[in-house]
Amino acid sequence: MTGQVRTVDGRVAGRRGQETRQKLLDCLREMLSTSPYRDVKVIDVARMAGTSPATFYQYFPDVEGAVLEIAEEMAEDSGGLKELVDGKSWAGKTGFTTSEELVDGFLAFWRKNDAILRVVTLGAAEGDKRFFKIRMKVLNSVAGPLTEAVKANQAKTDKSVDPAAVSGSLVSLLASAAEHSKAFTSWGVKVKDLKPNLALQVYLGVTGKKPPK
Amino acid sequence: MTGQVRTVDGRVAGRRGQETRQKLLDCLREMLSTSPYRDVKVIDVARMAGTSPATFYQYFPDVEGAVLEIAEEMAEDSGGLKELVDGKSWAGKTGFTTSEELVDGFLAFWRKNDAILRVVTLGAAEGDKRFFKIRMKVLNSVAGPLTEAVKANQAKTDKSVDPAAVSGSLVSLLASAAEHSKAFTSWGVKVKDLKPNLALQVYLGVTGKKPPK
DNA sequence: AACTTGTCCTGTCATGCCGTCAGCTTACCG
DNA sequence: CGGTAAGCTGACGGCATGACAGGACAAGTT
Repeated sequence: MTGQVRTVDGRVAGRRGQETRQKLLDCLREMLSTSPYRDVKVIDVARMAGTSPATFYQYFPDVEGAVLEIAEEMAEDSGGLKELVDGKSWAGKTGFTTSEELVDGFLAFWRKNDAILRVVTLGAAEGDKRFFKIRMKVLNSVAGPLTEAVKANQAKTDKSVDPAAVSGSLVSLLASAAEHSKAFTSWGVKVKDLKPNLALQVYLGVTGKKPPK
Repeated sequence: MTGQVRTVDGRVAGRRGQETRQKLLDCLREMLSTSPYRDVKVIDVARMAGTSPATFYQYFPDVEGAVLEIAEEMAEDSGGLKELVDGKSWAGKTGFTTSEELVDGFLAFWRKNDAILRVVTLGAAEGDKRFFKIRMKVLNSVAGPLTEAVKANQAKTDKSVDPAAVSGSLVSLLASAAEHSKAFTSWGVKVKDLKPNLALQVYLGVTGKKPPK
C-alpha cells in the first residue's frame, strides 16, 4: 500500500536504511513524551539514536516532517476504535456497557499515543491541514459509527437535534477529557469517577434516556 | 497590586522601558497568531518591535516566559466570564437564553484569545504547572459558578451525578469546540448550527430537562 | 580474494538564531 | 552641569540547521 520508503534526495532506502529511519522515529517519539515539543531538537534525536544530525536530514525534511510520519502511523492504528461502536447494542444495560467500553477504549488509545496526539492537536488548532486531517481521521473512527448510532436511536423519539452535532460533541468531550484528565482531578473528580461520568454522558447523548440502574 | 515591573537583571522599569516591554508583548501576541508556536523566534519578535534581541532578553528570560506574561494577562481578563453564569436563572425559556449567552460569551472569549490559548493548552497538556494553573483559572471562571448552578437545579431531581463532573464536562466541551470548531464544520455542522447545539447540551446538562420550545 | 555497484553514514562547512556582556546613549534630578 | 540610573545595542562564543561530497559498508560477480 505505502510506496517504497525514500530518502529526501530520492534514493530508495534498503534494509539497513529503514532500520535507522525507524530508530530515529522511535527516538523522536520517546523525545516527544519527555520534552516540550518546542524544545525537541534534531541533534538530540540523532544523538539518542546513536547517529548524526546529517543522517536525520537524509530521511526527514525536519522535525515536523518526522512527526507527521509518526502521526500517520498512529492514525492507521486508530481504525481499531471503530469496533468499539460498530454493531454494538445501545439497549438497556447492554447499552451502558457499550458506552463504558467505548470510553475505556478511547481513553486507553489516547493515553497510549499521548505525546504525538498533543502535537497533532496543536498543529490542527494552528490550521495546518495535514495535522487537521490526521486528527479528523482519529476522531472520525469513533464519530462516524457513533453518528449512525445516534441516528438509529433517535428516530424513535425526536428529531430536534443534529446527530452529527451530538456525536461530534461527545467525541470532542472524550478527546478533551483524555488530554486534560488532570483538569477533572483538580475539579475534585477522581480518575476513578471520571470514566463512569463520561460513560453516562455518552449514553445520555446517544439514547436520550437515563441509564437503567 | 502587581509589584513594580522589573527587568531580568533586577532594575525597575520606567515609563519608556514599560512601553518597549509592552510593544514586545504585543508583537509576540501577533506573531503567535500568524506562525506556528514552534517557529516563533526571539529575533523575529524583536525585529517586528523595531528593537534588538538583546532588548527582549532584558525583559523576559525566553519566549516561554513572555508567553506566560501574556497568558496571565488573559487569565485576569477571563474573570469577566463569571458574569455569564453568576446570578442567572435556569428556569424555562429564560434558562435557555442563559445557556445561549454563556455559549456565545465563552466562544467569543476563546476566539479573541485564540493564539495564546493554544499555547496555554499545549503547555498544560505537556504537564507544565504554570500553564496548567492559567488554564484552570480560565476554565474555572465558568466551571465554578456552573457547578453551583448544576447543584441548585439538581437537588430537585436526583443526586446520581457529580455536579463538578457535569460542569467540568460542559466546560471541556466548550473549550474543545472553541479550539476546534473546524472539526464540527467537517462533520457537516455549520458554524451557525454549532452554537444552538452547544447551548442545548449546556441546558440539558444543567437542568436535566429538555428545553421549552 | 579482488572488484564492482549501489546503499548508507558522517565530517565539514556556511548560515542563522540563542543568550550574554560591556559599554554607549538617554532621561531625570539636584 | 555633573551624577546616577534606565534603556538600548554591537559583538561574540556556542549551538542547531541544512547541504554536500566522499568514505564505509554489504552483497553479489568474476
